[in-house]
Amino acid sequence: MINQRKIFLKELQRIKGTQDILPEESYKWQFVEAITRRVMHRYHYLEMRTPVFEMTELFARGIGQLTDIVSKEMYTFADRGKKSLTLKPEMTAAIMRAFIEHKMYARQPVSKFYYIAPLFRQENPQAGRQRQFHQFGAELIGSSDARADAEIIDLAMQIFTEIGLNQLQLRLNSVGDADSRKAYREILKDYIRPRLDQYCPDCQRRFEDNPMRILDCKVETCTGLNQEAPKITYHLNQASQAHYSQVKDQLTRLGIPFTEDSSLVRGLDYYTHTVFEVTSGALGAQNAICGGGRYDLLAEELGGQPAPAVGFAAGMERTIMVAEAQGLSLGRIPAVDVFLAALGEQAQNEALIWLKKLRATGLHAETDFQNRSVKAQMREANRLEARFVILMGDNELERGVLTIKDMQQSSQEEIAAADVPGYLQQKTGNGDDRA
RNA sequence: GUGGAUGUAGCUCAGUUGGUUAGAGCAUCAGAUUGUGGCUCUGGGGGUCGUGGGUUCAAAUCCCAUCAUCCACCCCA
Repeated sequence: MINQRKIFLKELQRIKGTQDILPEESYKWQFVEAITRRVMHRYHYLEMRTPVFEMTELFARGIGQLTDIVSKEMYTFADRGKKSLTLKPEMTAAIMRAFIEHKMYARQPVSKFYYIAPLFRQENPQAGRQRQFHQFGAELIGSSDARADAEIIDLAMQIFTEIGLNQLQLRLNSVGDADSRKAYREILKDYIRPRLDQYCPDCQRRFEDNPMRILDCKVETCTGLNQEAPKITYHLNQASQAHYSQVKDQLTRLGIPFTEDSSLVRGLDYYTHTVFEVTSGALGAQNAICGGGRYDLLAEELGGQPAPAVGFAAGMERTIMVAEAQGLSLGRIPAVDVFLAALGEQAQNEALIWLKKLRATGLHAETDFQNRSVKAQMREANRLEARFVILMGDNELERGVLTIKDMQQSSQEEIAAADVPGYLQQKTGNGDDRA
């Protein structure tokens, strides 16, 4: 046995960056998920579930070969047929794949989906970052209208609001369409080139592959150098310019405050036009709770018909972290309405059928499974904060009654056995299936 | 992949310049009350001190390695 324990400790622990969500935590997840679904449905986004793994090629093409996610963070493995598969590192590419595969563009011009899903990235864990993490998000496919961008942002903010989060910052930027981006890229490189040697090694490496990411660098000397860098928003072509100002106009009409931030460059290659991020000061270094934007080129990139689209993704773990930092209560562990204390062999034989009867009325009913003393069972009932205890012993069984103790009042009375379910249902309010 | 901090009971933590049976609070179980919870009191169970090696008469304590966790970098939700 000692050896077994040793083996367990050394080899069978959960893997780095993963988490067991125990009952004392899972009810919070259920609470956040319930709000998410409720709001999504109200905005008429419908759920899409896709497999946890996909062809590796989907993400390589969708997210971009040069991104960190694809180049070093994916969980990739070969199946028996030697196909290269990958655990989803993000949801958008998977949703778009399903959208194309099921020819959903042919059903209606605009499709709206939401998801709540586990995702996998092989990074080193830290506050707010796990290797298996969870996101909820939404995608609106088929519209290039600025109102679609605005609805997506509104939807994300609405969910946070209904959860009760406050003091979130919404940062907004536009990375333009493909033409704007290409032109700006050269303008930016022209600015950086003469002072490239002053930038940090990471930025020097980014210069050729992804110069726009240099704007997002947090190294002090780099942020200093970037102060004077040309801003993309001044170098957008007319169409991009117009879209961006329409989005801002729509957000203003919706009363959603935002900050323009020309350094906001998201890490996935598929973004065009609008990009945004929602951050909270309540988090650590990983302060983004939600990110998103428009991705008009992704459908084509994946071999589908062109389809403009916009979406957001929010971190479940981070959302819950912010909520807890704010002291919000996120639901509660289901209460026990009635605890059945069975005394003696005969009563124990009756216990399960009685529980079943009570549960059928919607009551949350629990009993003891250890043949313990009345005292121990009462203690257990108290620990569970049971509202009522049914005492069932030979005494009661002989006379066809049950003793019902009200744990709050510390009073008890005998009730005819047949009347007990109705009696308790009435006493506890209704005995429906709450929480 | 890199850096820093931390690993002692289920949890939160004490443990002196190395010294003999490693402690506390909470939790848990039982008793005080042989069919009655909370409060109180009494008692019990539960630790190869992360793991492996080294130094020493003697290691939770010192040294080395290793693993894990946390935080940070990179990047992202």
